[in-house]
Amino acid sequence: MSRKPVERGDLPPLLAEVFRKHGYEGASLALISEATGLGKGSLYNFFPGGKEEMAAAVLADVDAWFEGNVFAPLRDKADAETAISGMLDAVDAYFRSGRRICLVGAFALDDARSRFAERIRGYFASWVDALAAALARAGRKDAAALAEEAVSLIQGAIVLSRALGDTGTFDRTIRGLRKRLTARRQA
Amino acid sequence: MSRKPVERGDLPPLLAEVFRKHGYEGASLALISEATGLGKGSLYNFFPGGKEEMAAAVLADVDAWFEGNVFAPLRDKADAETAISGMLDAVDAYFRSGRRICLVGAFALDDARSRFAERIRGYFASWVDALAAALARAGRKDAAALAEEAVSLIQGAIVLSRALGDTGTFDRTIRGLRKRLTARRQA
DNA sequence: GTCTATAGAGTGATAGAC
DNA sequence: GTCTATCACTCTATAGAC
Repeated sequence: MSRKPVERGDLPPLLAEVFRKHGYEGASLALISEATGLGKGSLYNFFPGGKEEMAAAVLADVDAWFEGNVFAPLRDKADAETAISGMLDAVDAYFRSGRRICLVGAFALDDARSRFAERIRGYFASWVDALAAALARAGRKDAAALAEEAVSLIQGAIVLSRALGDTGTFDRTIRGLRKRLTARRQA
Repeated sequence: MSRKPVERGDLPPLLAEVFRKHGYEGASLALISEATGLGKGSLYNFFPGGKEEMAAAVLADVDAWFEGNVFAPLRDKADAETAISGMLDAVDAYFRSGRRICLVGAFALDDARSRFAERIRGYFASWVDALAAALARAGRKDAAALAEEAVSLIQGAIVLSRALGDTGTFDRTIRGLRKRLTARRQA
């Protein structure tokens, strides 16, 4: 029986949705079990460290996605302008106009922060630094400050979009950033 | 005994700290009892609706503070420039350079949002509208968009400051906003 | 007596760990 | 599935104010 080849690697995206929806504390093993279709026994086989290890795996998975799809292109692409524009496309698709929250940002406000402080710090530091590098390549003088502001603005737009129940806020933010970050000339 | 005249009105600030620190789910009655020095009996006398009513009272308290100290001045002060500058002073003091989170913003990302959606929406709508009104009085053409962006930026700066463990991010954001929102001339 | 406030034992349900 | 701890919450008992 049971020829459903579930692997540990398949789980983080499913777990992520549970943590996004209910937060770290609110994500009970019962909900996780339901979302994954796995019994508690199986979950503890995959993640002996329990809930904390599950959340850590999710954060690592999210971090890896951003590293591959956002941070690395920002750092490495020859054409800085298209790299920045590509970041905005990826971010817009990933956060679905603010309907999907940033798990790392939510954990930063939560007391889950105490458990995962270094991962959370690393994620945002990589993002700001990668964007600053691209902006610098594009010839912006205020690259570091502008990068910090852009990442703040994206995080804040997720908060505001959800609070207002209006995806327009997020969409306007992305459009505004596209203009400001890829402006040809600038002080 | 027990001549400690505790009133219901004294509790929201104490409760707020517990919810800020642990989130809605993580704020257990045991923690709340410890933080307030009150037994469960007293807590349920003050808040028959239990934890949900406690959180609602906290949100109402926060909302009232912002209404009095931030939103109303933005709407009513004759001098729009000093009203905006006053908002930034109040926000900077309230959030303590990002060391203190915005409970309403945190709840917006949490699943506490489903319970308090209208209060959360109202808070941010009031903030954006009041700031837009002040910016319009100051003669800004893009008042609504600028207000939305400013509030997003403040929320995002709280996330980023905490994530990076660096109050500098929040401080730079406030300084940048002071410049941008009170610029004499502008398109 | 009534009312409000207190502390805390006790409830069933459910948590995460194993 | 089984474990214990803890959850939100109820309830009893008690106190002083009026």
